[in-house]
Amino acid sequence: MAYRQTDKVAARLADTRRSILDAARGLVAEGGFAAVQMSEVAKKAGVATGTLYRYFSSKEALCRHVFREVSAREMGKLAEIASGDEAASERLVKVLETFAGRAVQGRRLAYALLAEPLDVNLAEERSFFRRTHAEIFAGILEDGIENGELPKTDVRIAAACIAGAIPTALIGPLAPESHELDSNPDRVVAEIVKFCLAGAGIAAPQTQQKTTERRKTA
Amino acid sequence: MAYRQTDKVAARLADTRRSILDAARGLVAEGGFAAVQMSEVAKKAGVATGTLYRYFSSKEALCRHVFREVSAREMGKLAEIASGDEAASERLVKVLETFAGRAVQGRRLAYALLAEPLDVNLAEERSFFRRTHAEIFAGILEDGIENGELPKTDVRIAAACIAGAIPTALIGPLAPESHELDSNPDRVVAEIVKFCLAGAGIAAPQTQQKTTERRKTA
DNA sequence: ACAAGGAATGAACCACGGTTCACGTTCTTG
DNA sequence: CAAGAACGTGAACCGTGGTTCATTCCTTGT
Repeated sequence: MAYRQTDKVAARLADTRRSILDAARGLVAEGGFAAVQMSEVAKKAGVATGTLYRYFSSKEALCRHVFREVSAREMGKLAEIASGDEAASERLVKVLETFAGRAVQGRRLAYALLAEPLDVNLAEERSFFRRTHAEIFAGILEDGIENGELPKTDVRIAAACIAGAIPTALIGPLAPESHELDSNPDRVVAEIVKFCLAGAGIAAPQTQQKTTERRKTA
Repeated sequence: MAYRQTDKVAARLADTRRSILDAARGLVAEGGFAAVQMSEVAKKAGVATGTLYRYFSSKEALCRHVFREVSAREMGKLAEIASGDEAASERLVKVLETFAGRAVQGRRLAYALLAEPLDVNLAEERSFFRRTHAEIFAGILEDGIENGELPKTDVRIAAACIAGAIPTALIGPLAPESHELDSNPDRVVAEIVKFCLAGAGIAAPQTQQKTTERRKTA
């Protein structure tokens, strides 16, 4: 008999898989999921198109993997902050600033994850992603309400409002001009966060003024 | 010479055009723009597919017309309220309630207009639609700030937040269950509006709506 | 070195749905 | 009523891009 996969081969396969995922992620970051064409992925990864199908059963499967990888990282960061032991309002501020901040700085990717038109299969993936966000927000809000930091409200609804407001205000047609976001990201983020905090019942502290500075809230 | 279109014919043509638009609108209301297939439109309108192209140069053009017709009606209603002469905060409440209220009751259509994945051509149309919303909101906010009703804020950003929060909280994966929206639309709308008003700096009053109770927060 | 597979290849295939167009029908006018 | 023009028809066409598969290239164990 002959042939049993050896470690070296397994490693090479893993490498190829990685480079396929990387190639796909790159395309997503450049032009969203719409820009992912199997032939392009293959070219970028340095393999033939047929090879892609040895690693992923379909384009959809590949895209789903990419979506998960990227979104998991983002959710992880937020979840970590959310599980901290500061006061709820403190954690809320941090989570919102992180969420918004990362979205501005990686706008194209954020667009793909949050706003880009995509088909049902991936839309499911996105639903999960967004729901997780909302849950993170809702959890913090609940904490804050329980211990009296925040006024009573329907946390699911407030969380959904936040999860809608931030992306809309940062990416897509209602967002400020790109150069504004580039030259003044902190101000925009601060303003959006202020809106959300106020919506949730936290009065705005009056620190954030011109630029360059970031408040620490109360 | 021979033939010049007669009134009767013109009327028939107009009828056909109407029925095509209605058929397309119907499909959109049922399943979003994704469900619009030329062959289906033709069947529903009672004409042949080729006929569609005598009235609209392409599927895209047809969809654009449908989008405009529907969205124009919505924007009109909001614009009318916005141009009233009540106090800014009053108008804001009305506009938000109308916006949210209509979105809940025509959820499928609202989804198509506001949230459904659609391709670039229609996305442009949507951008216009949403931008107009935001401008309406922003205009009212500006009024309110000018005469001191509202605290100073970046109105464009606040408007974008509102324009993002409402649809997200009402339609799509973060919205309450459909039966909740059916059985209790007013409560949900009120809650969302409350969030947005608070975000804009209006403390929640305990005015409108019937259900049980409303908290007043601080 | 060689046989026995696994892995990689990329051109060909195919489904899908928008669009076209050659033809038949209906309308207008002389 | 005949001629000409517009209107209506729907089966065929076509571009796109994901997917397949016969073939070639490599790897493994004797």
